[in-house]
Amino acid sequence: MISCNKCGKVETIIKSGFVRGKQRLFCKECNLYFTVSPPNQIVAKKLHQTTIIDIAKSLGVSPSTVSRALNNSTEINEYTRQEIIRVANELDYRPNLLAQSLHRGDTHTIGVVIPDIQRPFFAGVVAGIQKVASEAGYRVMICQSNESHSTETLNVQALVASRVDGLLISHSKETNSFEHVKLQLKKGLPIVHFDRVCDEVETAKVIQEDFAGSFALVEHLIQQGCRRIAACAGPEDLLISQKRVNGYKAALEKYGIPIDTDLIFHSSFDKEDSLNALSSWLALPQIPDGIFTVHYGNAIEMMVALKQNNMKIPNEIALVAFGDDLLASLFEPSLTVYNQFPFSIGQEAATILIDNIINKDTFQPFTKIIKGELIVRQSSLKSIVM
Amino acid sequence: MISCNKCGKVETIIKSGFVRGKQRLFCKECNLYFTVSPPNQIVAKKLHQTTIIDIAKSLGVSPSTVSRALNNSTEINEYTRQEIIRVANELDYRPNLLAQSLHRGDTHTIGVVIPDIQRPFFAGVVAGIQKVASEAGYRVMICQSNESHSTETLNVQALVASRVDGLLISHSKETNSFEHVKLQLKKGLPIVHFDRVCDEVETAKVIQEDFAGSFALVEHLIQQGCRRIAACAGPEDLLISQKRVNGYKAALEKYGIPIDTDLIFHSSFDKEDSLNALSSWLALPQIPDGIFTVHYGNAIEMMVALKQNNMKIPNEIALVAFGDDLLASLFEPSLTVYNQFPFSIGQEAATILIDNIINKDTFQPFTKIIKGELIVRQSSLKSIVM
DNA sequence: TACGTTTTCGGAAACGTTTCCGATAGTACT
DNA sequence: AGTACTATCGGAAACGTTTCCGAAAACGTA
Repeated sequence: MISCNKCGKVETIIKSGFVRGKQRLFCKECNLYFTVSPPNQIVAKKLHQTTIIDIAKSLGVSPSTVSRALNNSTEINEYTRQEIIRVANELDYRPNLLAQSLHRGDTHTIGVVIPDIQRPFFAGVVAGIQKVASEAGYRVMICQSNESHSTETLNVQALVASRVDGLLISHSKETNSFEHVKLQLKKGLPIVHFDRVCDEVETAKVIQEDFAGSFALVEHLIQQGCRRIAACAGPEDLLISQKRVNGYKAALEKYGIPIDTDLIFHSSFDKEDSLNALSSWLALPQIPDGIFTVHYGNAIEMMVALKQNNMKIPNEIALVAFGDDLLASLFEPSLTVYNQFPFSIGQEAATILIDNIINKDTFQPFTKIIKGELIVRQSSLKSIVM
Repeated sequence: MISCNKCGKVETIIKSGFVRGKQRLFCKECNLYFTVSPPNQIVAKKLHQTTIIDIAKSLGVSPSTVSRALNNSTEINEYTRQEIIRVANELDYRPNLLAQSLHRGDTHTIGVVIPDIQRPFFAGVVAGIQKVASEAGYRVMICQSNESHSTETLNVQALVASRVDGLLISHSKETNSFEHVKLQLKKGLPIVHFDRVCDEVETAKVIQEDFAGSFALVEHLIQQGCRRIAACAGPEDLLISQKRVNGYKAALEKYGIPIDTDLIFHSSFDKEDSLNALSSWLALPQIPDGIFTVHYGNAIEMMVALKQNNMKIPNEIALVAFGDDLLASLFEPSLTVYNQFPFSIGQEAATILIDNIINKDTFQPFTKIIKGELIVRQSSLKSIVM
């Protein structure tokens, strides 16, 4: 029945076990092991993207020639090139970026890690990143940490596994160790921090004027006559939170206003937290006449509560906050803010990262500060609103 | 000086031109061409990620064995596996996803094309997509069309070039031909539409209740006593725009209210457009007593203008709109809307796409409707606001 | 001992591309 | 014709992984 693959004899064949479900045989004469395949599987026809080899076969040239034709090499005859390009178009050839990346060792992709894409600030940053990235021929891969340290770490690992050429990262609010970033940096991965940066790591950073912005906001409150100004800060670990609080303190100091720790509340940006802060302040023997908030959302939440309590804004309590948004301008009263220009931050961060990627060996990390803008609105303008 | 690479003789060598900058030589005796390299370039040390081969060498086994150990193959000795895993951890081995993808033929990545990430609706959808994608082990690549047909086409091509396993797309408002989608679909790429879908193409679709939602909004206006209701629609080409207008018309018909084409305005979602619509309506001999807007942003813009004109909302003019947002709830008066649940839309779309990817041959396209919710607020509630 | 079987491993192909290294033919100039 | 050179191409390696196929060795069993 079954004959040896080599000598063709049948009588010398003995069975010799199974291997991966297939009968294994042995020819004593030839000393040859072999297996027989079951009849014939129906092979699922895989959809085939045209490759460089298809083009080569179709023209009777070698793949290397096709590659040269498609890559503007000089080592090719002009006529051959035209022919190859013609066939390539006919077959709708698209280079396999995976193969290219594998060969080149880079992917032309940058990874972005942000806490939450649904926050207008980060959405703006991402839009800015995508603009300069696509103009520079880079793709963008975005991950959300959801403000969790562990998923942030996982995000970084996933992006590294995808072999991104560089990383843009704004840390989650609970991130207090930075080993995941240091490790990749040590391996030579270009990394640029923005917004929520980390001073422990030697990366380029793009930040807004956290100190100066807070200073301007609080100084504005003081100039409006506020003397007892509360601050709703972010998590204590967060660097931008510290900086903004420092700006707040510096403004108070400049005008000789004592710092009252009862008036500084560290929140986690949550609505609950900000309302807790507010009620704690309102329970004080002497309530504040101004509120500075590290995040504009908290200010809005407080204003909603204050309005329910029939407190007059800004006359009884004036409010200012970090970060602008349509909501801040349309809410009543409209909110005085320090606009951070998220789109610009994204643009700048991406520009620096791509520079870092391209000039990997000469690149020197530095910190770029994106200037913000104080936008005075009703929530703090006592002089106008009666 | 220079001797033949083969016979070692010097006297038989003649120069034979240059090739790529290097001196080319010829040995008459051996009939051998060869080149000499310039002294020795300093090779820029490339950073080296540990590969499966490094592990293999370090243990004296073959790469295939390492691969088996790392992929839970049964065809491997347990002790060998442990050793390999130990060394892999020591060397901090990370599989090269590019190589894996190239071999497997898929990337475990899905592409997303949206008009604008900065719009809260799409940010919510993206967040929903990323949630189910990451849970299913898929990465996400996002592109923005910026409401441009041509960049949308480029986006699709770029994602296909990156060999995404599937595509999630919501069309730009100016997209009126769908060849770019049809082409990829014909090639076998799984595609799922959401929000701004396209009826010409046979894909799975995830949509909100455009018709029913508009109907509910307009019916609510009618029940509040409005009899002359204007509609601010989107671009005429946009399918969701048409559906929402149809819902509007159907509601009017149900209550026997004649349809006045003067009251239907096709905008492009821009602020200017909506203000133009408003002023055209206010210039009519009989101004409307209710406004239905296809996009909540336009309703807000109109309310700002109406308040400046000292018009009473909702008593003189009531407003309702499609799509919810924090702004809609906090603006004064708060806006009655039909909430679309963007996060759910994203989740559902991603779920269906991944199903489509995994069961490519058995998958049957269908349309999933995500139920919305009418949220009645001040802008339309005449009974309460005096 | 002789044969059947299982376990475990290595070699090599394959994925699609680029690039190194030659090889050939032709040109140009002595 | 001899030499120097250019233009143009093919073959093969390389990127890192998985998997097919086969083979050696160990293990059972009669």
